[in-house]
Order: sequence, then structure tokens, then C-alpha cells
Amino acid sequence: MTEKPLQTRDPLEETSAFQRALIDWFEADGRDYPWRRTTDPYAILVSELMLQQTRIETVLERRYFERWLERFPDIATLAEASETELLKQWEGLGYYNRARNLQKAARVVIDDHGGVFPDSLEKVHDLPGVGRYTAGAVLSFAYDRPAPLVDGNVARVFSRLFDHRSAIETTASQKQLWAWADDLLPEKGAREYNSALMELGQRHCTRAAPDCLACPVSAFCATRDPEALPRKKPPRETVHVVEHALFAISGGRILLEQESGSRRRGLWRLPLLAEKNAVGLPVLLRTKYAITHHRVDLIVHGATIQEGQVVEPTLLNDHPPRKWVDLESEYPEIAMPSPFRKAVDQVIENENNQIDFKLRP
DNA sequence: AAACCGTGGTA
DNA sequence: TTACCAAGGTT
Repeated sequence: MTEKPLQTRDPLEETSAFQRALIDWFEADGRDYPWRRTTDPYAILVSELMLQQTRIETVLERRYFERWLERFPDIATLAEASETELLKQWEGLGYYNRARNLQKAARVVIDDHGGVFPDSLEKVHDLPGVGRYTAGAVLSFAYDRPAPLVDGNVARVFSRLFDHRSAIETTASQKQLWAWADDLLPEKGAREYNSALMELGQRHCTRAAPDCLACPVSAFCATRDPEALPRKKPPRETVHVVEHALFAISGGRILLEQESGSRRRGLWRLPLLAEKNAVGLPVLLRTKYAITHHRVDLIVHGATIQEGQVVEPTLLNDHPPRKWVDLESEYPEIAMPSPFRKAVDQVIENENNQIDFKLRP
């Protein structure tokens, strides 16, 4: 299994050679992504926010990046957009605060920087939703400035390159990883170098099956057991929960309620029921979804509630804002978490359900 | 430091 | 089928 070539060179001693090997590989074999065709810092920021904790394929396949820029082509347009439209454009990507932060950042650029995107690491870092990684990404990708960055890919590459065996989440490890990123960074060509470093992690120095034979910098790599690295702290234990949701429909409208909490405000979902209030209601759908470390069994109940009729207060857990949403006009325009969007669509499509209410009375 | 925030692919 | 996790940041 260890066909991995032995280390013959030290990247910290032969930094230029390391950079050269990485960049030569990238120039010959680097991929063409939409966000690599622009140096507009706003567009770069959009791509980086979208790609936080999100697979490239997800952003590419559903054209989130292109669609966002078509709808919000510049900072001024984004700054004036409604939250509903922001979230709708982001629907399905998850971590919806990223969309709100993008707009907040646009407003900071307009209000505090006269509409000109800042080009200093500190000012970019100060933008909402922009941490150390994203600041380095914007500085290097948009301005080709020598800013180091460490993302999941880079952390994995470095942990193997330097045979770093401590958990990468610790403060000490983070400090070390960023120091290496700074040590190896070229003064010129940071855009290409950082792109190459990340793409190496994405394509060759992968988590489960590192392809060391095809790696352009294998001669610089210290570890003899790449598959054991990086080490990470154990993830949080999965918590199983059951959610009872209410599917009420009348006159072509369905009853929805807003998500609560600052991170999910503005998203709409089916009203949730306390378990005791779901007893006896017909079950329209059982499904499962995962959210962070939670594993949710979602049970959708039907109820005969006429539009305008007050839902019994005792029927609901609490009382977040709720409203009747027209299926033809409003439903496609609002943003919903994917599990609820799917659940509602599934119930509506299921015309064979044996339940005691009619979809279109 | 640790909890929190989404989603879909993959083994 | 379940568990893991990917171009992280905020609180």
C-alpha cells in the first residue's frame, strides 16, 4: 500500500524548488473554474463564501456562482437586494448566514470604503463572514498579493508534508500550519501558488486515497503513512431527534412558519408540532435528514385547517411567525431548507395519499 | 475551547 | 444503511 516515494528534499530548505514543482504541475494540469477566470475581488469573495465547507461540484453543478453574479453583478446591486432574494439564490447551499454576511460585506464596502473593495489583508479580514482563510484567498486570488492561506486542503497537505501528528484543530497546530503556509509562500505569483497548493490537496493529496505516485511534490513529503494524516479530534456524537411537522393546505395555499434563531432567520419551513399534539394526526410522509451532528426523523402530519382559521395555540410548539403561502406565486419565491422543500414537494406530488383533506378544495 | 450552522456525495 | 466530511466563520 505504501508505494509512496521516500522524502529526499526538505521544502523549508529548498523553498523555491518546492514552489516550482507545485506551480509547474498546476500550469500543466490545473483546472479551469469560473472563479479562476476573474480577478474581481467581489466575484472572488462570492466564490470563497460559497465554497466554505462546500464541495466544488455542488457550486459548479447548480451554477450558484454564475447565477449569483447574474442577479447581483456588483456590490451596489447586492447591497440593495432583499433578504428573501438573497436566501432564494442561496437555497440548497446551506449555512445561510454566508449569504447574509455577503450582503453585510457589500454594505461595509459601500459605507466604510466608498464602494471600493479594500485591498489590505486587515480590512478584508474585517468584512463579515471573512476569516483568516478567506482574507488570504481574496488577497492572493484577486490581487495576486503574497497572503498565506490554510484551508482543509492545505492543512491536510502540510500535515503530511511535515509529518505533523497532532490534531490539526488545536491552537498550536493552527499556529504551526499558518507558519508553514507563510514560510513556503512565494513573494511573487501567490495567486497561482495558493491555487496549486489547494488543488493538490483536492486532487492528489486526498483524505482517503492519496495518490502519492502522481504527486508533484512527493520528494518533499516527510510522512510515510499519509492515510493516517491529518489527525483530528473526534467529531461530536450524533444526536437522534424526531420532528413532527404540520402540513396544512387550503385553497392552494400551505401554512409555513419562519425558522427561529439568528442563523436561520428568513427561511421558511413547515410548522413543527410538539409530539403530544401530533398524536392521532394522519402521517403523510416519513423521511430523514442530517443537520450538523443531528440525525432527524421528520414526520409530516396532515390536518384539516382552513385558511383564515386560527391554528389552535396548543397545537404548536411555540409561535414563530407563520403565514399561508400560495403554491403558485409565493412558494417558488421563498427560501426553504432543503429537507423541508423536498418534503413539501413530495407530499404535494403524492396524489395517492389516503388522507382526509384535499389538496385543492 | 467548544458549540453552532446545511447539504449532498461517498464508502 | 449510517457515518464521515468538504475552498470556515462566528459566538
